[in-house]
Amino acid sequence: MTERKILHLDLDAFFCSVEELLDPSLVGKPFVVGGSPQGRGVIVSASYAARMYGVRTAMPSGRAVRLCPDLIFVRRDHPSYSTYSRKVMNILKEITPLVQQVSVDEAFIDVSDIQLPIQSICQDIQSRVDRETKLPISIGAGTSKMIAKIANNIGKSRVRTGKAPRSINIIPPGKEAEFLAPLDIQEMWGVGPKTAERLRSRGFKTIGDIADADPELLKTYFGKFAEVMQKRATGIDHSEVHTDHEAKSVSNETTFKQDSEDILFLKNTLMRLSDKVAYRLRKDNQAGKVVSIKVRYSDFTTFTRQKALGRLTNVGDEIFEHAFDLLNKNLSPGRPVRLLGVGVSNLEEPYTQLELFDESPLKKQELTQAIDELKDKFGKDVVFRANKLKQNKTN
DNA sequence: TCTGGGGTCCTAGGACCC
DNA sequence: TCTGGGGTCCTAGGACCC
Repeated sequence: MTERKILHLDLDAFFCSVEELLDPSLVGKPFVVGGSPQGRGVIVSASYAARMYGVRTAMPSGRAVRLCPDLIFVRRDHPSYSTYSRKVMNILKEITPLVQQVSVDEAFIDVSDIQLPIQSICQDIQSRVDRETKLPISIGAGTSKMIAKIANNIGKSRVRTGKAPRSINIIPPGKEAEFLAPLDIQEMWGVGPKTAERLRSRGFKTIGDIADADPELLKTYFGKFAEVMQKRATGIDHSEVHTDHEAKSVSNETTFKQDSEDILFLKNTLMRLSDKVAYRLRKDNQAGKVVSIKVRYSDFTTFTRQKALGRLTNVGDEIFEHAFDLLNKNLSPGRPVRLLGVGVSNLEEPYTQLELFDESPLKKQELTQAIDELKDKFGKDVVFRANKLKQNKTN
């Protein structure tokens, strides 16, 4: 068996890099994409100049401003990010069909069959992405997805210049364990803050500590996960680059500008979210069997409730009906709500259009289709419900 | 200046059936 | 009357990732 050659590619500060292309006056400045510090926003992407101040992704915007008072806030422009993302992914797909897109700005590719030195494959991709999109991209390479991904993270983190790293970090075959051993446990795949804390409290500091641990002892601490963890710590990862990706669930949630216990407001929000989810399902030619809601109170305690329908749906009214039922049955009165979410899971491709609208009149199907066409043409906000209109007027 | 939004996977308990 | 497992589906929560 020959060694696999896997690359992990990650666009540097992707949203910020796109914003710099759209508005070159931002280049080199400390700026972020994310919610305004007046509201309840967090940082979604921070420019490398902003990172020099300690500003980080997922940090509350207010805290970011305290770290960097001159921080510039830019609103999100998802359509542009999608366009640039597609351009980059298409370049990768021209190099090999074995592309696994992980998120808008990240992908694994399997280049085992390309008979070139790995260094030149990486350099070619990086300069081609730069030439065709002007976007900085960093690459990690190794014999598995895990090694490529961790290599990329480490490669990027070594560059602290206030500019995009555009790093390339290659781990040669056979050097995996050696590469991993000195790294902090939280660099491991599947080890987040909680598991890292549990590991630290038992004296594990580096990935090497986990590799060297007594398997039985590790098992008493972490159960089934111990074996996987120890294999990974020694550099073993056989997971493949998956080119087919099917969504398992679709959801939308929103955090209010102000907490609310107004049931009418909550009901309208639930309806809007249900319509959004339903529209996205229909766009993907999907329908789901399970409807769920998510509620977060002002003290941040959060609960979810779900219900199996026993049939498929991608109709807003139907999703809303079940979502509202779940809300009614589970909401504690008098507790202000901060966040509301609606989701649909157990997705399948609906067999026929008619079954979708099971027992509902054909007219309704025609109406939904007409509305979808309007939304496609004029944007998602062009069609909204009459009762929402009423509420907006009275408020 | 508290803490977004969209996901995936895993665990564990209870119901129900054989 | 008491007492088993195994399998599957459903539900809730938690950890993790970008």
